[in-house]
Amino acid sequence: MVKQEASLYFSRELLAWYRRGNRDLPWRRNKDPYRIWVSEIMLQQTRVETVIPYYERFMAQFPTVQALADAPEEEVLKCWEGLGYYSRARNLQAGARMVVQLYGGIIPDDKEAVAGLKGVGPYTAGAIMSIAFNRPEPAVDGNVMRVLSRFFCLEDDIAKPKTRVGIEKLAASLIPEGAAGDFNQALMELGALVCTPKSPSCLPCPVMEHCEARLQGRELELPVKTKAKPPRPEYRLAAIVRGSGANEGKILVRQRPESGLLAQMWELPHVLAGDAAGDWYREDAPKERAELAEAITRALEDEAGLLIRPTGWLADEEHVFSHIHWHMRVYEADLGEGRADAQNIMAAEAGAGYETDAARSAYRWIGREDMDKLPFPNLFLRILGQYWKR
DNA sequence: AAAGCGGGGCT
DNA sequence: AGCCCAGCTTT
Repeated sequence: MVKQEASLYFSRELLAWYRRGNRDLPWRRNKDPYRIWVSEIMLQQTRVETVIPYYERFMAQFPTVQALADAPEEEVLKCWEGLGYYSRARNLQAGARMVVQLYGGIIPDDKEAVAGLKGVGPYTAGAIMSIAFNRPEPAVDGNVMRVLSRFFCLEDDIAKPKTRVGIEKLAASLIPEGAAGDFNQALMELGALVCTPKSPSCLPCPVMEHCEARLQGRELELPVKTKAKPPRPEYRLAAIVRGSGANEGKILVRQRPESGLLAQMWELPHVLAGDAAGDWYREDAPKERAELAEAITRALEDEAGLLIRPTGWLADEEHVFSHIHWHMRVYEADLGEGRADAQNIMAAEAGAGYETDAARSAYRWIGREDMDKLPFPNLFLRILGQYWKR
């Protein structure tokens, strides 16, 4: 079978398979471009089952482009809390504000305009254009690269940007007349349900008969992909600082800088203690434990003008990002005496921000109920949940 | 081209 | 303990 014949077979059978039955997903209820847009942003690097509850909540709270554009950023981040890659949420809102300003709140049926929105790259632009407007644009994600690498036995490394560009051309050539939306979704649906990364279910696959990788018995070797570097370790010390007097029952939290890791999210104050296990201490070494308590006390005073008195160990928590592995040791602490010039404490009591030498840091005293308003990364949700549950 | 950027689920 | 997931942005 020559390649063009295989292509026609592939497109016809895959589309028919998808139309025989597909998953009933919340964003497939209609073709509202805003609903498609939100779903595609949430689905970046995130599984369908994880996204569904977030999607339902998000659409209920921000049902229109206008509603999202008008919302305070903190509310949007709170709605995204726990989903990860928080710049997606901030870029999505920036995109919504662009749509309001530039296009009167209507997402335009125009590839360049859509591709120009914040947070919308080649994949998402193609997905919106094809699914919402049925335009014949490719939408190449990890699923599509895997499926096409196998069916056509392509050996290019899918981790390389150049490979995606090539597969986009191929994917575009496969789109059946007038069926771009269904076909692109069919490709991804096959990758998610049948042509899976680890153990693909070839027998029920609608295009198995002419799958080149399968015919050669190489479906487990493809696609070729260079593996990512493991996350580097970071050993960190955090403090739950208990308030007194007017702040009785509250603890001290701070907001992260507006760019970089976990941008604009809230957290417990913490400091980097080292990058090797040798910087850590052993549970059975009281002397080293005291030195660690001393270390975080010094560091927080230097970095934030906070004088604390650690009173005991609370928890050890691991948290793995794509590129960093945090080992976090959490102490409980009281505020120390004799630092009336601790500007951060006064700023926190006034509910205002404070500029440190290192970075802008806004400190705030919060009670348990205030957690429902501020967005925290999962690591700190776990720690705070444990603290307030005891 | 490479690195930064979350979190969870599966093998 | 890796590997992957309906990727985009910055350097």
